[in-house]
Amino acid sequence: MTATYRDVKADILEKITLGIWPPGSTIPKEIELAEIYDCARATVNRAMRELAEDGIVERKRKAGTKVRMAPVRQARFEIPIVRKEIEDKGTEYRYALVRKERQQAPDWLRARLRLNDGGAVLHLICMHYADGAPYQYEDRWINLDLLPNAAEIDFADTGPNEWLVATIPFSNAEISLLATMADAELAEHLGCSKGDALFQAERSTWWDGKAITFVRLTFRKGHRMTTRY
Amino acid sequence: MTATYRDVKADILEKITLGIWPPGSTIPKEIELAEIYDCARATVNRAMRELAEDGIVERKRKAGTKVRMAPVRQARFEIPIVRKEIEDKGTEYRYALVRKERQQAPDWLRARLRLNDGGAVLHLICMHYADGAPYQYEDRWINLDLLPNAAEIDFADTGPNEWLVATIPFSNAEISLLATMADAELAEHLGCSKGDALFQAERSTWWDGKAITFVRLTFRKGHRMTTRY
DNA sequence: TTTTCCATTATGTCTATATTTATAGATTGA
DNA sequence: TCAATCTATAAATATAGACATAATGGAAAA
Repeated sequence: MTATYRDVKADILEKITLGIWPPGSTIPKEIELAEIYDCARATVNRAMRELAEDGIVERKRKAGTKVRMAPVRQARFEIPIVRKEIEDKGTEYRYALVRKERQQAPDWLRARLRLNDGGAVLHLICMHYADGAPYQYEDRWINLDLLPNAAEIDFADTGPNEWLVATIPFSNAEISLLATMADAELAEHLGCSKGDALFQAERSTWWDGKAITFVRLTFRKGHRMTTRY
Repeated sequence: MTATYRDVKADILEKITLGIWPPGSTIPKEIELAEIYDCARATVNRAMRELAEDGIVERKRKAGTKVRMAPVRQARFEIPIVRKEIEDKGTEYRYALVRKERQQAPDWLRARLRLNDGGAVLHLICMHYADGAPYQYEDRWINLDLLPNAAEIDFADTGPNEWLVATIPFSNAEISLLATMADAELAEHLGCSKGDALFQAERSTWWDGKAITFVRLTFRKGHRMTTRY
């Protein structure tokens, strides 16, 4: 009989969507809601906290809880490992190392990774295929000052991404999504025409404030990143 | 002295990042952690629940909590209202209605919005400018069967998005991000060349299972969507 | 009048305990 | 041997009560 936090959350959400509590209005305080739904304040609190996390309401101590004027629409995109992404679609995954080269970090990379001291980096070009067709072109740079043993790894069989996630369990990252025009190299590897519009993701990764890796992932022509919310 | 759920979360996360609890390993059960940190089980529970929400650990009843082999990296992108996005950058926002037309829903739109009965739609083309320069081209379709009063609105001064969020407080949506080549129309409005690679977002929106609107947003050349996690 | 300070108050968090629920693993039966 | 069923267990959720924290609005002081 007594309401669960899900019930409370659902009911409040319904009141908001139906316009009973319009944007900008103040929702009754937790104690009152606890009485209304005949549950503990902690239960109401959890429901309200989740609604706040979802960007539907805004909470402030003393001020109370208000329905957001414009709900902060935030889409969550999962960034899976390519192999998993391909295999989850039921297609066969294949990986190939195109190029591997040890070199000094170019200026643009130093800026991107906020590196002060110019260091050695490992530059890798890899391809990922789904059912034999090109799926993703990976242009990766690994900071050898931080991960010197990366130079010893032979990335012929498994991609650098898989090695990295196994080596550095968790890290901070910055992702950018953008559109780019295919140059000759991309066109050749991804099997499209030069000048085609391609979807690209760039990711810079740090661990404990130190730059680990920068990667530019270019997807095959027509790729979409989709999510629901 | 006793640990807060933040302390517990931070400490567990540190143990994971330092490799003390490597991917795949099982974390001590909640009761044990509560003893270790000298706090209540609910405090540990909140810390662990958040770690699970963040995709760092995986929890299962009876089986315990395990460190994920590959942390599910999920990036959250906020989808703000264009006006807010532009104004938050400190640039001046300007809006213009390019075209407004009532028509029958074309087949591709019916498929996209999962409409059974062919209905009337309002087709709008709008432009959003930042400091006078083209910023975003909006190609919007509004379901007039569900929102008949949309036909009466004069979208000359404010964009349809702002009217929609004010009219429908909350809704479900599906977003796709992709790259596209500029056609003549896009090139002209966005001030770029035909064939340029442009970043595009498509959003379909439903309320209570009924399609409200479909919008295709094309950003100016070079636009990036960026987030940290 | 303006600024500083404080009481009030709503949310944030924690504790200790209880109940519910899912499930891994053991047991049982065909 | 294999599937159905049971059982012990760990997480999931709920609760009452308490204290912590931050922000508001007004009172007091300059």
